Amino acid sequence: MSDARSAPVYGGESLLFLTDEQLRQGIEAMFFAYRGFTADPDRILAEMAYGRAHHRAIHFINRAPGTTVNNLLSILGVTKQSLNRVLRTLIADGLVESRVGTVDKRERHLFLTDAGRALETKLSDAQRARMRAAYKDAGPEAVAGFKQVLEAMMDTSMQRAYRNLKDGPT
Amino acid sequence: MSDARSAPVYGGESLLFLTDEQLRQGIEAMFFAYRGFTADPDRILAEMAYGRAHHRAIHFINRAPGTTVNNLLSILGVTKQSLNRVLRTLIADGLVESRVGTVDKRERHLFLTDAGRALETKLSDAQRARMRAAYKDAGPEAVAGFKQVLEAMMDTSMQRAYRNLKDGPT
DNA sequence: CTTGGAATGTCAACAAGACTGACATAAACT
DNA sequence: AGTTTATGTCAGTCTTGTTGACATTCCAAG
Repeated sequence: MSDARSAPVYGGESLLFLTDEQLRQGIEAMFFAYRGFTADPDRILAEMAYGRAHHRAIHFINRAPGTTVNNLLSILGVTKQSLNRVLRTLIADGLVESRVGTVDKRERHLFLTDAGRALETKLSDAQRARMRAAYKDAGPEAVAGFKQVLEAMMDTSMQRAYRNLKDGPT
Repeated sequence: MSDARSAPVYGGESLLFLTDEQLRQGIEAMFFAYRGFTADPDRILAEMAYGRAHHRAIHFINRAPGTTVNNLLSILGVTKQSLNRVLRTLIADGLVESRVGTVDKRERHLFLTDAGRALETKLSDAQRARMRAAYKDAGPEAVAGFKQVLEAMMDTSMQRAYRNLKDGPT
């Protein structure tokens, strides 16, 4: 292995950012950052016998009100049994409403109730606060790079889902 | 709320990158990207009755050979009982070696065996391949921003752990 | 030197949340 | 009428987190 600390030579393309050491740093950064990312909502959820799975469902129902169970399934990437357990408790607790579809009555369309929206806001606020601090700390250009790398890291099917949510369905 | 799509006005500091919409995109990007981030090693692990917890232990033992259980605990952020179960199977399977400390016999120092190192390499290679593709796609400046935001997102105690691993202990 | 507390690690039992597989129902499609 | 699709449910398993109880070792105060 050559000395990774020697001065980068630009002029062509410097590929020093692709060394195993750089990649490893990125891997560890993802690990530690994801912990921070979930820490604040997790604390709130723990107080009310909910978990991260409930948060995810609430988040995406809020983002796409009226979404079907199947659609939510493909975004969350879990089995219907797993999602169903979560939805059942959320509906029982009056945070989510499930309405039978009008055009296709097999489908269930999911909505947050007022109570659901209240919890969503509480969780979002906590998560956004940390995100905002990180963004502010790093500055707009770092944020652009951050998103670019994350998007490139997704599975292609998830890139589609992500862009759909971001820009609205085409 | 004012129109988030009006043209950014620079000259002062544009704070448009701190809108709730921008933050929400970052949150969703983290969610989807983390799934991609873990997907490849997860597939390998599933074939051998191991899970993500085993991967994490192996990764950090490889990074800091001879580390104590307690030290590993603080990096991984789980309880000692949880870590112990994972370590027990790794030791039983001959991937990790646990040596009683020489100065303090209460401590166990952890090392990867040859087989452990082989698995570490296999998992790392899979994860790095995706990381490398993402880095390459996004370019060096994006990568710098990526790391900057992730670091700012960590809990301060984890920032310390991360920098220690990155630069070596001071 | 002894004794009690702190540090370290192990074992057991339990819970959340993922999974698979099987099956039921209703609606839509052919 | 028969098949496919969307959803929900029951049962069982696995991973990985938790707490509680306990053993061993170290160290420091009496």
